[in-house]
Amino acid sequence: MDYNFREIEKKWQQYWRENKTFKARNVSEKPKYYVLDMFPYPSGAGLHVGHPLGYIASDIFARFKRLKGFNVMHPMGFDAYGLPAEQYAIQTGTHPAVTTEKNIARYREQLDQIGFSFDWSREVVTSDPFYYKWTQWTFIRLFEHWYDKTSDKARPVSELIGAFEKHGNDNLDAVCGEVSPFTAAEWKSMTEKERQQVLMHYRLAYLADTWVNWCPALGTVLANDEVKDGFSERGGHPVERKLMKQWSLRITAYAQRLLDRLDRIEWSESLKEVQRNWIGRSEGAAVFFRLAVSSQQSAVSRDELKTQNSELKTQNSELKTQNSELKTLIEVFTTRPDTLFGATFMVLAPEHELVMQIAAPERRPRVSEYVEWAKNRSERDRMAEVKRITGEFTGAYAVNPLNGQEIPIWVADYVLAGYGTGAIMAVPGHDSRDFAFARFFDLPIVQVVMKPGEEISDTHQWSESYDAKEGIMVNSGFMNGMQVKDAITAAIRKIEEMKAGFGTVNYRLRDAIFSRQRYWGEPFPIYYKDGMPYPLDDSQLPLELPGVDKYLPTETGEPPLARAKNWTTKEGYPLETNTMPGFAGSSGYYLRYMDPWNKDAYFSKEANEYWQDIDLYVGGDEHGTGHLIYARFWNMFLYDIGLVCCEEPFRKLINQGKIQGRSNFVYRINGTNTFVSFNLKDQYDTTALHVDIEIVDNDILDTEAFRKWRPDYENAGFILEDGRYVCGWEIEKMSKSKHNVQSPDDLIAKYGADTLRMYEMFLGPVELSKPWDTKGIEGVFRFLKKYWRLFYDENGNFNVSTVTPFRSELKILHNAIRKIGSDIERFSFNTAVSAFMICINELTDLKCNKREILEPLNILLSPFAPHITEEIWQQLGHSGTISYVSFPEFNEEFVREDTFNYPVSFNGKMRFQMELPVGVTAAEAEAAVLAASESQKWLAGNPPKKVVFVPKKIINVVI
RNA sequence: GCGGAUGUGGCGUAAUUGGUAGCCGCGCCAGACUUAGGAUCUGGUGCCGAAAGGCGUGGGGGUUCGAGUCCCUUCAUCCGCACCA
Repeated sequence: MDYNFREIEKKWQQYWRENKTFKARNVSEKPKYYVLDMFPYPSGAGLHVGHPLGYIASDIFARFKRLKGFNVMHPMGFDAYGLPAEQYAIQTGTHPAVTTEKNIARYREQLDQIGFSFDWSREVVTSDPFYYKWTQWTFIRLFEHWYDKTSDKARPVSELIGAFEKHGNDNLDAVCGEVSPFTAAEWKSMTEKERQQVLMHYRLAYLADTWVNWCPALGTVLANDEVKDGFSERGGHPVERKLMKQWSLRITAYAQRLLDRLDRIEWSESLKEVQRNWIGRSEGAAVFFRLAVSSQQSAVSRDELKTQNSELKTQNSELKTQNSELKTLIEVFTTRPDTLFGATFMVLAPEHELVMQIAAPERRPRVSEYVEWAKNRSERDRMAEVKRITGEFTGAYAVNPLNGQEIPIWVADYVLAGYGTGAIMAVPGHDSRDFAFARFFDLPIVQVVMKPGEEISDTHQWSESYDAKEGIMVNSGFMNGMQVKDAITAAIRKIEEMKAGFGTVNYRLRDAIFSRQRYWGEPFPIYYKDGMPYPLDDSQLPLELPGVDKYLPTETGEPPLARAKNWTTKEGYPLETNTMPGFAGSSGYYLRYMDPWNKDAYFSKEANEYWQDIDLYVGGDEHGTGHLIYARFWNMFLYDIGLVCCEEPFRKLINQGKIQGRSNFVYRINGTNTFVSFNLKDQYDTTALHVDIEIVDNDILDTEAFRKWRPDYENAGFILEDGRYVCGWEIEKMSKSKHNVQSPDDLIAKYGADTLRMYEMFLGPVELSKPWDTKGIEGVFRFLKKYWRLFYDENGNFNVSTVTPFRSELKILHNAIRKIGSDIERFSFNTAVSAFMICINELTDLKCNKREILEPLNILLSPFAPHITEEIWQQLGHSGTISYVSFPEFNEEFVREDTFNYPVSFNGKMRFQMELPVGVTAAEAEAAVLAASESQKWLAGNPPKKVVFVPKKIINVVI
């Protein structure tokens, strides 16, 4: 019998399905092992060969762990909410659920063909109400909690109310929005609505006016990680900035923990670095600059200032007193408080709330014009014109708290509203952006840091700022002569003494905007009463997505859900019309897999305590600033409220690389329908055109097929070289338009799933991106056929002997056991495949068909090629699946050697080899080498200066 | 600009972690079997050289008996962040 992969693979896939072979139980004596793949969004295009790469790696690992005696859970599901299905719905009117269901079926079919050991009984689909009930449930919990910095965890809002009733909001260290201080009495005198407004500043899921990334083409707001270079990641549409009332998640409360816990998890250094940068911690100081008296007089009115002033956020309780006095303070954040003496002006972001109020009356029109212009500039324009310096003087002055100097306050869009306080003290001498601004508007530049060993110089002569983080302070009063590092500490101490500021930490991380003005997402379990949002009762979950007549915003610009009939509670209160973003459902799906059938809870405590966390998570690194940070936050919150037992969900994470396409090109001579072969193309004026890789073999074009490929090529002419048309090639992204897509279905039809699995692993390390080389797959196919022939003779009869193996055969087997076992543990699947090839080549050379060798080998291979090994396992006389047998034990005994073939080198160059006993002494080895006839040529009669002998490594003769 | 990663045959890669550079596969070359070969099998294949031998891990320098591996420096490519104070 030949290796009939089609029949074998169908047979075993059916067997696994019927016998629920990979169903994991939540109770077991075995140790648990949870292997997870990032679940896919089921797109209409189906899978290409790049998608399963990570799934194959994790599947091999899952199967390996089963053989090693673990109770393995390896679930799969679908991230079903996504823009493509919705865009399609807008165009065609087809409900996104219909499209999604169809795509899921297609994905499922493709995945099944590859022979994954997924436990489909645990399948989670994010758009299924049975699942998203728990996404909504978690949202309500977020709404009902606030972040207490004292205990450094989330606590119920009910406790917060208790605290307010006792002490107002004093003595409370919470992560919150801008809240004025109030007493217990004041709290008690507030109306229900006022209380809700106050609480909203504390909730972990909160509604607030926020500057958002608004994408008009998609008609929705996007999260920061969904915007790339001013365009939407999905679809590539322009994105604008807009102030809108939005739900947000207070992920910033967790910034420090998200940063610190990175040290505890096994992720690649590069991915951790991406997260560190995204969180963007910087240490520095908050400094309060008083408005100069003259400026206060020019400002609108003292009353207005007072209001403004009392809303200023202070994080230091001592400062609160000062702040509520009648003085306008502008808070800036700086990482370099040491350079305070060099602050020669201040800059506010155009969106800064004080800009218009402090502007001098005569400057107000120009300031207002500038602010309008800057606010309406698109993200894209801002980015494209980073070098362009713009700004406007407000006419107001601020007082430097350290030296009493009055400095002009400017407004400029190089200061971002979203970072720090949206206001900076400009130190042009030591910050390149401030320097450029100062030069452009002719503002003074003062040197306050000096390079060690240099003199103070005239800043007028400077061509750039001195941005160094090291140096000696000058022109800085009490800090003169200090090192920068010490001066920072001294400056902070000083401003704290003066109550003009305090040391603090800032994060680049922003709260996650959680509303989308779209249809295809989880509805918020929220209704409005008196204009304030309230959560639905848990008993009313899930709040199911209603039907709508059109998947578009209403005529008045409300989100699509506003079209739904009776979109209210039973009592008639209106329900929220926004939906949740894509990352909502994927932030906690891995928890649901632990207990997906649970009707009464997200998951049971027992299930969570059994599975704990994910031992191995495999997915792409493009989720570094999105899913992987939201999910960590989500999990940390659930940890705080005692729902999950592990603070970090993904203990070990592997980023699989991408598989790039290998495109082929033909070269059309311009203005003709003639195509010239690759090596002759330089003689002509040509245009390179993508050609379908299906009609190219080994870079040789099938010219007949090419003529048939497209009507316009029917009469194409060719200029050949050596009678063939050679195509050019390039490595590019795999995409339909480049005609370089390899579908796994075609390859499985031609070579089988086992070959595809092994070839994808053979390409190179999983983490690396690499081009797909269609030709190479045949090497792996040959390998499996060769493997088959170890068990079957020339006549196709199963022929395995019970003869006792030779030592040489045992050595081959046990070397493979050791090598492959350790390779899998290290996720080095490419070297494992190559070790299999070596092993099979050697056994074929020995014509070994002995059961004692082949049976363990078959188990060894089963994680990689599950179908062929199941079949052979059965042929070997076993019943049932190979999936739960034991991984072969390595026995040192069989690989022990008596001699070692020493490379002998002269001055580090290997010249010949010499076989010596393993226990040889240095003196014996030296004598043997020097006596060898080959040595005479290299010694040329001279005695060696030295002989280095490293046991079982090398002998080096120095001459 | 900042951060991260990667540079080894024509191509994908390997190298027990400082010890024989190029394993395994593709491609290529030669041969066998065949009516045929885009099937199968066998052998060869880093570069230069007739050979002896020399040269070789992006470039330059260093440490070492010995460097793809460690150190310094430089270049290139890819990815992430980017007016982040």
